[in-house]
Amino acid sequence: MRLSQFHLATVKEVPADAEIASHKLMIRAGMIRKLAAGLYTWSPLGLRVLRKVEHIVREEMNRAGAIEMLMPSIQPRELWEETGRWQKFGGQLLKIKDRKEQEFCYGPTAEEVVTDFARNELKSYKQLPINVYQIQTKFRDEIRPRFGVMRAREFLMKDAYSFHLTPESLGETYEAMYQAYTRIFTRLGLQFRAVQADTGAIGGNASHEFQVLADSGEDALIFSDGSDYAANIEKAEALAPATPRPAPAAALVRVDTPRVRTIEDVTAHFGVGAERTLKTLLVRGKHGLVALCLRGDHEINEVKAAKLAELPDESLLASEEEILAATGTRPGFIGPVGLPESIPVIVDRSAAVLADFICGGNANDTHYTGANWERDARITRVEDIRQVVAGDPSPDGKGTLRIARGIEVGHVFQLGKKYAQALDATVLDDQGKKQVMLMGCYGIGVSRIVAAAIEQRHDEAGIVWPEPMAPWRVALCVINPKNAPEVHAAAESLYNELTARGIDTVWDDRGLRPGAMFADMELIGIPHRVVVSERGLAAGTLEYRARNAAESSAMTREALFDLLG
RNA sequence: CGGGGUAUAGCUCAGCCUGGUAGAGCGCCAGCUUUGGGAGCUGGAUGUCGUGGGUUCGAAUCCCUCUGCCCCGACCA
Repeated sequence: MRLSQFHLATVKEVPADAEIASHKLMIRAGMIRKLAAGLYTWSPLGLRVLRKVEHIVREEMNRAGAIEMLMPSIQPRELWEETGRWQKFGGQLLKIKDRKEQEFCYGPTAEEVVTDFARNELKSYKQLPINVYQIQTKFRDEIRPRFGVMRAREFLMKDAYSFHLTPESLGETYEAMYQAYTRIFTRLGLQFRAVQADTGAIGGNASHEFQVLADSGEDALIFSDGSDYAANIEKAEALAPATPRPAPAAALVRVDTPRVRTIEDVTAHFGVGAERTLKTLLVRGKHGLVALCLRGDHEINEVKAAKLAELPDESLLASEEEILAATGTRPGFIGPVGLPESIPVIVDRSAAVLADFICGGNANDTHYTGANWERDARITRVEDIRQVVAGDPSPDGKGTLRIARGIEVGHVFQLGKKYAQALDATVLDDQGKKQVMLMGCYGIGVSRIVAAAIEQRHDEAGIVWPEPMAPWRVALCVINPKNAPEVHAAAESLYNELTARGIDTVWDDRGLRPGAMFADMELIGIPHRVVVSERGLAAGTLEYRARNAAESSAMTREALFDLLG
């Protein structure tokens, strides 16, 4: 590509709303332009990168036996009513009406459509298993779109869906997709990890997320230093402490504690560590309030809490009024001692082995010291409801846990019968009996990968693309070609040969000064730069510099071709 | 959805408090000079000051409405 024939539009200044490196750099490099909140135009430059990612994803999906198709992004309400997700998906579902006032949504995912396709197309177990996929624009009306294309409302996604007669078959395809994803992210040159994930609202059994490791990631990931255990923090189990609860040693004492409301206040006031204190959260359960007790230094894991029988899918903290009505005190002074019998007390495993702890007094401006379970406070049930922390033992019993941050770029699920059942997608088995199909689904955030890669690979000068994602592999820069016709001729000849060899090259023939040219090529992250100049011509060499190298080096044409393969 | 902020040139922003002819830098256009790390000089174009209303002789500026956008929060006991 001759750059003078392209549209490159780099900028020095960044809109004030760009916060993270990838967002800033994508704007500065001119890869994307914002149209509205969470809606972006991909410029010619950005699209080159997006297409490269898409190409690798497509190749590996095909290699893994998946079959490409394309479904509509506009989907009828009736289909979504069949699975109950018209309501359940909530505000993220963009709903629209046509001229006849018929309702549709812009698809945030395609389980409904693909299952409808499957129930019409698949009649026999002999057609199974089958794995179909598409690479298509999705829309989710995010509460807070941010970070550019990282969390956009409209985005490009690869979504695959497999159909099976048996769990074994589902397991095989799941494994094949897991391996395909591993190949995709490896080929893309990203540092990533597959972690166990919660199946969440989509449902199902096994689930793994593929996470690109980056400090700016929105997900917390848990790794064991003694095994290959890795999980999203939402999923990671906090084991029960190995040591049993000590016998009570202290007497229960009520202490006046005005203005001591937070765990921080309590530890400061009593001069003890937060791990000796208990915090009690009152949440709205299905039938009245529920108390959740945690050690003061631990945090609630909402995903785990939502699975408690007493709680709805999305639990909400009780309001100050509700708490006052139920306990007679304000938030900050709630504790398990003397709570009304009607409130179940769910105690976290770690909190359950505390003895002689400090907790709220269930009266304004008081706390208890020397509190003990059973003797002073009842336990309805002990559960794992907390977030794991660094240093916890690994759930597989090997090693201790560490925390890192990641960006979710892929997710594989075993859905089981959830959607097939709702939509009555069945085939006949070899006995001639109707069987509901089993399903798996497998997603990759294609556009998000672009941002995640930049997040992981950039420096002061700009983007440092992994070679397979770069808009071009080689940047050919010419110094002052106007002053010396032979310099221009040499550049043209080199460009022609590179192109003839199939090396994806951009020739910066815009006639800019060297500084501006180099700055642009570094900003847009081209992995290899070759400079043709009068100086080099005289010496019979070219000047080569890798994007991530500090210095340039002189080399011959032949050496350059060797290097670039 | 709650709280806060913001809206002025293509971009980043000043001007608003204290009402009186619309500004800077970058970018863009033209010319000259320059040519190995985002060049210099000269000249030039560009705005319904987000929308609608109100106050006023007069509103970018003060008041109200709506809308867009951004940030924070929605795990605190």
